[in-house]
Amino acid sequence: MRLVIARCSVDYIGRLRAHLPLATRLLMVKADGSVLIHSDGGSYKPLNWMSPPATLRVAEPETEDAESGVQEVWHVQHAKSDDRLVISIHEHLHEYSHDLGVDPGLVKDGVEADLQRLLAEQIDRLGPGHTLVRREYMTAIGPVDILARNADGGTVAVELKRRGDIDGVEQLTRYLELLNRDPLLAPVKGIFAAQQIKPQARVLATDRGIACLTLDYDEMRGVDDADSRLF
Amino acid sequence: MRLVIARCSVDYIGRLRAHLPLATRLLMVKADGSVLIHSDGGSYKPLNWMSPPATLRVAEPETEDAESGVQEVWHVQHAKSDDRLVISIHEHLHEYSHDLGVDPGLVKDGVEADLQRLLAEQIDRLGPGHTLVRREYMTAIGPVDILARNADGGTVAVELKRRGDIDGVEQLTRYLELLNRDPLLAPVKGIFAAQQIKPQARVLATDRGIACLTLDYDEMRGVDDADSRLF
DNA sequence: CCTTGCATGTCGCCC
DNA sequence: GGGCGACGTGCAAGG
Repeated sequence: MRLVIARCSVDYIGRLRAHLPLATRLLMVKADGSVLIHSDGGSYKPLNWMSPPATLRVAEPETEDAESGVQEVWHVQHAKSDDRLVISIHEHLHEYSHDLGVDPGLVKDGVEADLQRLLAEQIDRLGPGHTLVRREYMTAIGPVDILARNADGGTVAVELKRRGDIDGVEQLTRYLELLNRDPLLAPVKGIFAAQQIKPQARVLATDRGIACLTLDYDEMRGVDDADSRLF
Repeated sequence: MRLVIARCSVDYIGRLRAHLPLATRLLMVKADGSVLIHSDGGSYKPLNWMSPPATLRVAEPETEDAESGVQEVWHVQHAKSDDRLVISIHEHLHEYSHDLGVDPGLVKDGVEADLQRLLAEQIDRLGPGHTLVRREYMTAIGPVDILARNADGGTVAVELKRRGDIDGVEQLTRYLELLNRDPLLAPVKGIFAAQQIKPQARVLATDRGIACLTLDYDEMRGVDDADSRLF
């Protein structure tokens, strides 16, 4: 990894055009050729960047640019598209390189899979008398998060989200359309379950006869912990 | 901005839990307290991070950690939530600080808003005789990008995307469904306009009686520039 | 301040 | 390589 602090201006031309006026920034060149341009604020997203794989070519400035103070020009070219980044360096303030090696990578714990497991274990949160058929019920267009039966023996399809928005309702609608073509399952009711459900999603779901269920993750985990304590 | 190259392990606890095993990485501490942990590959997303505003507290390692080689522990605490990052530093390999100042920020050209403005100005690209009703026409389920009338006085709803995908067609379909319930507007025709339209999206749109329109942004901007030159 | 929808989204999975 | 779904999504604009 190569780190450069420089006064520079930057132009990106590719999926759109973007320009950064002259200022002091951090340029990070990674081993795979990707380049990140960071300021001293904002979140983790750089001001501008080039995704890997890319190649960096350093050139002398055009006469006009040289006269306006450009010392060197970095041409960063994406290997597979015609996206490119042009970095005009006016002043080189610091330079450092270090070989970091390959990273062992991130280990995550506690994502949506947990919510799904908890709801499957506490299936009566769908309503009294519900029984679990199975999680990740496969269909031709993808897996239904949870398939269950209600007290009357009717089939219920559950789409589970951490944050419930319109896309999730569309997703569940597609599943319901498909499942309702199966005479062994039809009629299939839909339940849209999420920790938080956006108003527009709730309107759309209700309009389509899909029930909404807000889940309290902490409460569900609490029940799970209480269950675990029995062993 | 403070840059540190260090052998470290990292733990994040907040909306989920995540762990990075011991390896050599770049730690970037920004002026607003945010921290980024980068490896020498991947795209612009760090392996782990803390968003601003946050505070960094450096502590001595617990006895047990010290015995396993930890020299110092960074506690990065988010100011508004209880998200936190714990960075256990085993070896400090490089350190550099530089005040970058405030960045003037990125200037973008070619995002959806630009495309929408140009299409509204050049509304006859929808076909001869079209007139603009308004941009961002509000409905209960969200704003229709452009509402227009065609030569026959019929209403036309336009969904605009930089890249036309299936979900864009779904979005327009929802708007059309809703708009067609309004007797003052019905029947409403749909036009799916994008710089690039994916084959599957085109098929779906056509199947639903929605017209597809491919937009040439450079050409549209060229017309705009030509107009501007008149003044 | 909260909600909403775009993003050069990125990332990982499966086909 | 494309489609699909999740993300600690981030981010800005608008009510």
